[in-house]
Amino acid sequence: MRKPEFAQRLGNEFFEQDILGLAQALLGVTIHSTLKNTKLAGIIVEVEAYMSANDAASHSARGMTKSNSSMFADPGTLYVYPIHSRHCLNVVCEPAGQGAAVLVRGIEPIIGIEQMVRNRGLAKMDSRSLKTRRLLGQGPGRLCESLGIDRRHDGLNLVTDPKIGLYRSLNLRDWESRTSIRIGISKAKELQYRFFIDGNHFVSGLAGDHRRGRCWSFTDGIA
DNA sequence: ACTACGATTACCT
DNA sequence: GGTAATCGTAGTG
Repeated sequence: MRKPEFAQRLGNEFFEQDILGLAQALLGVTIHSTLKNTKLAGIIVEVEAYMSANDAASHSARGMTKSNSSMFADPGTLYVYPIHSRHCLNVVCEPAGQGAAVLVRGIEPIIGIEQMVRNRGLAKMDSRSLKTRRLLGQGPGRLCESLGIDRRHDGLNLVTDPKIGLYRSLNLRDWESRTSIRIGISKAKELQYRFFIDGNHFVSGLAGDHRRGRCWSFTDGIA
């Protein structure tokens, strides 16, 4: 397999699809950020959809507030929300203006791993080990910290912002996606709005762990 | 001003 | 497997 490349930036048309379609389309997409003057990138491997209506678990379920307003902004807006002293990043999508967004829960780190290690305070660990790399990309709070994303970046436009955006990934190996209920919520538990790349090392939660021993990375076999 | 509550994580057995 | 830490929000008085 050739080394992954990330040339084509995703434009407005990508974000203007319905939320469940966008959630699945985000799998395998590369997120780039240069928020601290260092290029960082990772491949999205796990997401969850949060609806604009009929979804009690969504931050938009009880309408717009001071802190969730960017969730009601245009498709392609970045929504960053603080929870348990961490941050989670979401991609706003259709239906526009109604509070639909996709939470990114796992990325496979690709570029800038040394900086990600510093961002997470893991400098004394071996940055090449799988264990360390999983601590960078596995989980919504961890990946935000690795990418240097926090509340200051809430509301940025992923289509036009010069420092952060989404790119089509080239030369990725084939994979299969799977669906499950969402993780860590107490309401609307039954909805199957979690999507992940089957068997990827950087998927969080039980459905990823149960494949222990048979997991793989996009960069397997690449120096 | 006070309280309850997480779209989490680290660390424990 | 389980649980404590932790703090910004939002609801209430």
